[in-house]
Amino acid sequence: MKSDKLYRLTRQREVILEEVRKACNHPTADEIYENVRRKLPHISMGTVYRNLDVLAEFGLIKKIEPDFPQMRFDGNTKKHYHITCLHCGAIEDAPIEPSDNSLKNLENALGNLTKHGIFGHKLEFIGLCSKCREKENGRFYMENLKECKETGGFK
Amino acid sequence: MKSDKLYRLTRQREVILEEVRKACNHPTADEIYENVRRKLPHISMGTVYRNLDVLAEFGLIKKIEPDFPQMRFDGNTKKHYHITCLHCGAIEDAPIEPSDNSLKNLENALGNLTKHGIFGHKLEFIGLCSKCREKENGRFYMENLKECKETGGFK
DNA sequence: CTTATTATTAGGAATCATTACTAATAATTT
DNA sequence: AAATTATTAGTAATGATTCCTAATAATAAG
Repeated sequence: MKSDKLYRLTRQREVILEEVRKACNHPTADEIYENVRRKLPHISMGTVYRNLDVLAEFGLIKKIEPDFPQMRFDGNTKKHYHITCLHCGAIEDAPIEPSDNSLKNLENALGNLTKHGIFGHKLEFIGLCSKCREKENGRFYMENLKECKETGGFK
Repeated sequence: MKSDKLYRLTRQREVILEEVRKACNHPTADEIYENVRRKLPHISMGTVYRNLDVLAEFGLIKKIEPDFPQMRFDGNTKKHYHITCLHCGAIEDAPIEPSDNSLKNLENALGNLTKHGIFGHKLEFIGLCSKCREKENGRFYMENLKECKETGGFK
């Protein structure tokens, strides 16, 4: 992908990056579009998508692809984990330091056990955000807890 | 979702379950459709999707939602982790026992640190499958390794 | 500083996985 | 046997994303 082509820093690109960095709720492409539109009213959705891809390609933002059929983006490119709300899909940062060693060890073990080249992992915690906990008054929680226990964790 | 409605075990539902259980490559809906069609040539895509959802709702199969915009399904509902190939998207089971304690401890810690109700996690290893390693002759690997290192892991 | 080249844009059309709708059929209950 | 309910095939609709195009802007070459 990344060839010897020269990438220009256009106003659109700049504003999009700014907005992703400013947002702290891991916004979707259309949320970013709405925010960028306040500064650049004529920008098109295609431009937003293209630039999000370019920015991610250069490691300036991160693409998050959660278990809902819509991507989200993260201006924080440092290693960190997320908590996803099973109900509303909101993504928050997990206030937990990546415990590099234990998981790094697992990666190494896997590398030896398989023919894969292993070079990373994703760890995502699943829960209900406080809003959804209240809203559903426990009911949703229990149902899904059951499901999760039954299916025995995830990915 | 799951109400007091009676779910019937139709031939279509049965064959779909059979095929997902038989497959060991975490197939996509259309791969399942193709296989089922050999036994039930008149089945429709909608029926496949509907039944995959029902089966997953009942915990008879698992829905995997990988970082590619297409779902995959898993007949193995026991807790286990996956290795995803960054290049071709293939998903294989990781020959590693879920190390319940360490991650369970993290879940508990998180539950105390946040207002979320935490009840599970997803752990996914990222790598290149042996085929893609050969095919790309190292080049792809290095590029993406760089990216992954830069962006500092994932989710 | 023109001209040529290359990258980017806005806007709209196309794509693709998935979901929703519909009328027909099949299973179950009364 | 009649009424109710669930399921189906087929098709249309959806929604996120990608692709296409002609116009514009930035950079490089002459």
